[in-house]
Amino acid sequence: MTRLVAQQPAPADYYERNLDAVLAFVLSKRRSFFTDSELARLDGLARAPAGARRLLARLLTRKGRVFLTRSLRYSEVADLPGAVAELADLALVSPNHAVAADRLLNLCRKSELSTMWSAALAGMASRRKGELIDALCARYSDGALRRTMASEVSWLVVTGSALIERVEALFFGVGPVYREPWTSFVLQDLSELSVVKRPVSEQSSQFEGRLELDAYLDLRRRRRWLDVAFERPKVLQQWLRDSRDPHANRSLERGRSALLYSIGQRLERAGELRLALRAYRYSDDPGARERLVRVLHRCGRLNTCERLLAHMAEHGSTLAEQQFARRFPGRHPVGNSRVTSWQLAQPTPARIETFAAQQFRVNGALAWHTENLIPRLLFGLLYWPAIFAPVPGSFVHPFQLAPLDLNWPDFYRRRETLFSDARQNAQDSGSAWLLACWHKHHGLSNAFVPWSERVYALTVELAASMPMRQMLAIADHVAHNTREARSGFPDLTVIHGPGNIEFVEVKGPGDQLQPNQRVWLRVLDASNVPHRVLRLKAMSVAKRTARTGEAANTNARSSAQHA
DNA sequence: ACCAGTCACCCATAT
DNA sequence: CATGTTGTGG
DNA sequence: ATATGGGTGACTCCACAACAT
Ligand SMILES: [Mn+2]
Ligand SMILES: [Mn+2]
Repeated sequence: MTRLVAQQPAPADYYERNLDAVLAFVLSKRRSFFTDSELARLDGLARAPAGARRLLARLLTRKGRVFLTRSLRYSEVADLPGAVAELADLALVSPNHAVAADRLLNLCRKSELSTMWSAALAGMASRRKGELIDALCARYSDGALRRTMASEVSWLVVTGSALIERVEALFFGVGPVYREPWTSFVLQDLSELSVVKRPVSEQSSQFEGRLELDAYLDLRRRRRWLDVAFERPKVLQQWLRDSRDPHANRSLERGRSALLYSIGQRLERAGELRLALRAYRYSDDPGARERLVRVLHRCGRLNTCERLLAHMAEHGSTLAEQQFARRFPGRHPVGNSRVTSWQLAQPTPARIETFAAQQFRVNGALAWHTENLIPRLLFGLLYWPAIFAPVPGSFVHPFQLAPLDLNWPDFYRRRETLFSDARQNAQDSGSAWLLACWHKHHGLSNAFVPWSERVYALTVELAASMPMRQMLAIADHVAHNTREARSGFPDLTVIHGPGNIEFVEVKGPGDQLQPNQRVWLRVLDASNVPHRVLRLKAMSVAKRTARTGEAANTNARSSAQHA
């Protein structure tokens, strides 16, 4: 089979094969999420001529749902009109379909607009394309604009969006909005990684059935269209009412709480404090609870505030939430972490972590800018068998890189003996075990360990210089606090010499420790993992003026102190 | 990290 | 005409 | 002086062509 190579034409059947794989998956494993007529359409598509499947596969990788026909020239689709006709029969596309005129006009070149509406746009040649479109839409009806356009160009609209959205969600999961789901195939195929074939649950999906999936897609849509809804108070209030009650399904419940948190933030910013409080109160998001407390405090409702803080301090779902509840409205308590200050002898560098790492290297140390890679790496390598164990319901679609329940409260408990076994193995084997884990799992795609040369070099040095006790302290914190431990780890890994490792959080002038960073520093302190905070002090104005025109001096004078 | 989330930076304000 | 933005494609 | 906290924007794969400015 010919491989996919970047910048070279894909094999003729590449996109078609991808579409076929998706169809085969949903038609065999996810039938209950579709109506009979939807199943008939999917079945018809799976049996359609190659040209039709090839064209649809291409359309799905592109942005939007409306395309000019002239942009659909694909060498692997020999008979374009025939392919369009097949897809139109399945109600998946519609030629010259009536869609909003501005979307159509935007597909045309600016020069084409000027030609097609030469009279109306006379004298506007220097205006922006968007202004031309606005002018046309203001002057003519959508129908009139479409008729004029249709005399010059033809277009194709993907009308099967509802069905396609459902198929995509079941196969790819619900992905980030900035990436088209179908690029997952390309990214996998371009990398050297082998794709992991983990057993995907047969009947169990993330959702019980069609209704739950619909509810989830609806939540996603609402989050995406929040800006629009915010212009219409009635819609927003309806959304608030709809979202009042918790869901039994945890994915739905998380989506509901996230939506409420977003709504609350916007309401608060707009000064609608009463409604904002309502949104925050309905939400189960720790961030929403913090906003709730802050707004109540600002409104002078101190008793309610007190009660909430007492509850959060005891039952807060993250350590950061508990720490917040214990200090608010007071300041952060001073931590135990060692603090070192460097007086800069040059203007503050643009990338302070890179600068600090270089300084450590100048002094003979090994230094990497690693951030949250360290906890991810240690957790992923040392606890791989526990993380990827075939726990029922934890792997539900083919591109999943981590178990579905990773951030659920009982993630650890459901795998307790697996974690214990892995921990015992690590303790018995010592630091070199980390490297053994690398070789054992190398190449299998996952959410925690990037199998790059750079990370391999780091792993070698960690295995040589970091005591297993320290590795496990970090990995265990992740295992017990998966959601919270994904962020806030110090910027740099520094190995000053054999066995002399420390983690360094760099702070530029005016920057400060964030709550998630304080959580990690406390964990490192409690388990005696060497670490410190490095504050870069800005060069004084006088000095900066004096050295204008001098060559950059990268020397930094250090002065240590204890906090 | 299972689906937006992390991080540094800016700036006004509080202590 | 040079530069920036957007979309496509592997 | 330093801490706080609200807010913003870059980044998320990379190369390149077409188009807009
Ligand atoms: Mn950082
Ligand atoms: Mn930092």
